[in-house]
Amino acid sequence: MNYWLMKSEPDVFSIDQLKKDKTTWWTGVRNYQARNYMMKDMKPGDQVLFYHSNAEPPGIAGLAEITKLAEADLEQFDKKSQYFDPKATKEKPIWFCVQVGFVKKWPQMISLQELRDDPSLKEMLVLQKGSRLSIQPVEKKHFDYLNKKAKA
DNA sequence: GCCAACGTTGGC
DNA sequence: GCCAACGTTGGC
Repeated sequence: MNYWLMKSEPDVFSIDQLKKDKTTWWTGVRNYQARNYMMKDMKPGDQVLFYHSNAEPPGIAGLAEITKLAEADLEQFDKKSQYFDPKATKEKPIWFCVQVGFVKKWPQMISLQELRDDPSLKEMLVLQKGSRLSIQPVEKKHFDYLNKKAKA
């Protein structure tokens, strides 16, 4: 099983929305590295830290999990979508997305500042300078540690 | 709103 | 294949 961090702007799609919807297709990723993680590495059952970016404050809001393997992101075919890609065809889709399911919202989010202040998390990718990738692998030890920290 | 960091595009 | 110009991300 693998562990991930997935960023979402709460104004666009928050953990509360995921709780309401139960599952969502993670559409709109238009970065090859993030796409490749979804296509090649994410498997149902993988655990996800749900990160609120561009938020006040930014931080990890709770847990989600992968519920379905990647499929073509339908928005790439939709001329009206901001994620439309004229180079994509149904025969040869370019962009893929996994389905993500709600697991739990933490009683209190762990803010970016708290992550930075914790020496045992300093290797996490999300804390590295200039780390903009919206989907990142997370080490099990960091995932487990954060889970414990969230309940403390 | 600013801007550093990074990714993508396109001319050559 | 290089790299300048441009666009985006996301914290502050």
